[in-house]
Amino acid sequence: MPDFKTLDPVLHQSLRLAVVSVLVAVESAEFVYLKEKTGATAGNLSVQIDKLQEAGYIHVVKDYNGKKPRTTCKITPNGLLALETYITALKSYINL
Amino acid sequence: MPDFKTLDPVLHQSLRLAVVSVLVAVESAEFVYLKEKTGATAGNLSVQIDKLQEAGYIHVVKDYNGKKPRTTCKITPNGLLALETYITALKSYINL
DNA sequence: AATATTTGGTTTATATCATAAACCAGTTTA
DNA sequence: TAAACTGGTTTATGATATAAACCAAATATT
Repeated sequence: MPDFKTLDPVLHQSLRLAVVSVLVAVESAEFVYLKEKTGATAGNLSVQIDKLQEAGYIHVVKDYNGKKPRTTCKITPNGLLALETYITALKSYINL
Repeated sequence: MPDFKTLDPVLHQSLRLAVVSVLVAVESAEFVYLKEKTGATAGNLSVQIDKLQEAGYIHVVKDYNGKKPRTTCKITPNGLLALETYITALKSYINL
C-alpha cells in the first residue's frame, strides 16, 4: 500500500495486542493475570497466547505453582520490536 | 475488556482504515484515487467501500464522468466520530 | 467416601472475514 | 472487427476469531 505501511497481522488483533500491551509493562505475567486484565475467555486467551508464541513475540513457560498449573508469559526482544514497528505503521494511517 | 476499550471491527481492518484515513483529509475521493492511494486491488476496495457504506461511515455516489463510471466517496459525521472513537480506544492499548 | 465444584487451562466447531480471481459492460485503440 | 483498457462488481477460498465443550487434578461439600 503506497501511502500506508503494512500492519503486522499478528498484532493487529485486539486480544493479542492487549496481551502484548500488558507484557511490555510487567517483567512477566501469568495466564490468570492476563485473563483478568484483558477480560478474555480462557479459550480465546489460550489460542492467542499460542499465536504470539509461534510468532516468536512472547516466551511461554508452563510449570506448577505447588499443585496448580501455571503458564507464565514474557515478551521477547522480537516482540518488543514488532510492537514498535506496528505502532510506527499505525501512524501512517492515523495521526496521533 | 476491563483495561482495554473495544476496537470497532469495521475500522480495525487495514484497507478500511486506510480509506477512512484518506477521506478525512480530502472533501471527497473517487474510487480510482482511493485505489492508487491505498494500493488495493479493485475487488478488495469495492468490497470494503461497501462495508464502510453499510456501517454508515461513508457516503457513496455512483454516476458518470462523461462516459466513464465514477464512484465518489465522502466521510459522514458518523464515520468521523467512529474514527475518533477508534483512535481513543487504540490509546488504551498502546501508549502513543 | 462419594460427589460436586473450582481451577487452570486446551481443543475444536462454527461462523465470519479478507482477498484475489474471475467476470462484466462499455469505450477506446489497432 | 478484434483486442485491450477502464472502472468497477461478484464470488470462491482459505484463513481467522471466538466461545462452547472438554479435560485432569485439586478442593470443598454431603
